[in-house]
Amino acid sequence: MAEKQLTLNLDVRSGLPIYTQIVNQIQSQLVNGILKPGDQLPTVRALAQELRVNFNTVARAYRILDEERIISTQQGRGTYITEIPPPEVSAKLRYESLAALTQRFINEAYRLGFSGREVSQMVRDNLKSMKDAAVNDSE
Amino acid sequence: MAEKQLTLNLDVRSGLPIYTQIVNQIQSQLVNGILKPGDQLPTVRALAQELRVNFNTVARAYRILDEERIISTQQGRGTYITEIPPPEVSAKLRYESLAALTQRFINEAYRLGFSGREVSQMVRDNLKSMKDAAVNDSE
DNA sequence: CCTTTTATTGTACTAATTGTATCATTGTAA
DNA sequence: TTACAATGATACAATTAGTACAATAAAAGG
Repeated sequence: MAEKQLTLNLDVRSGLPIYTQIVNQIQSQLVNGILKPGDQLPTVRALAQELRVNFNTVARAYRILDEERIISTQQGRGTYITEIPPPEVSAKLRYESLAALTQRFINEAYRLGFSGREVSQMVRDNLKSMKDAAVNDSE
Repeated sequence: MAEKQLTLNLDVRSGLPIYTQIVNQIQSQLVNGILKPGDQLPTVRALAQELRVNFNTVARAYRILDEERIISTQQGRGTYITEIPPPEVSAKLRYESLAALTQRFINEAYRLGFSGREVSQMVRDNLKSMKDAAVNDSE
């Protein structure tokens, strides 16, 4: 078994760039367990052909996911879902980096017109579903 | 097949601004079924050339239609007729866009090694401080 | 086996296409 | 004339596409 089919649904009318849609859907499939750590993703060219987009558009999505450490792209080899989220961040910077990250997230949500109530509700739901998924994994 | 011909008839004697005529006629063609959700409109430059007007005039019309949610303009990509979704559908899209944003935020926080507790605490603090600032602003 | 060649895969850089922002110009009405 | 709305000119930013390249793996040849 090489790689999965990875069916993605692009929508030109969504207003979101194609590369963003690819990023979001791969992340979503990982959270939902459709994709699992170690899975090989299609090559940039294969996925591009399937989605009928330029392979650089897929490469851009993969690069974003790679920077988020969600996948690992390896020139000449392929692209895989990351096995373990590793990184060691110095303790002093932890708080600041989370604060900055949160600030960016909330600003973006506000820009999209969401209220604080909606944001906090969504954070709660999302954290809960991740915890549930983790429990299921350990069975 | 990329985009339709989109024949518009401008009338200088009508007294209506060009951009208004463009807006009206596109709206009319959508109502009459000549244009359908998902259709790609000509680029601002292409339509401008055809109508022999400045492309900013077309862009202005597109912007108005975009604000009315009739079309979706996407820099670097083009312009499309949007669905005219029933409220529950648009609510669903809204929900999903916040969900995707939140998922990315939480994934990133996890990647940096933060726990769910830390994340939700930080979100709470951040939302609270924004509210405090808003109160101060309104004085 | 070991080396060389070829194919496959991601990367880097650049170009082309598209909408956006800002300001200048024009025309018309008060 | 003056004020304002409409349109035009110019520069910019975002997205996607095109081309050439580098790293790795697989195949071929000895």
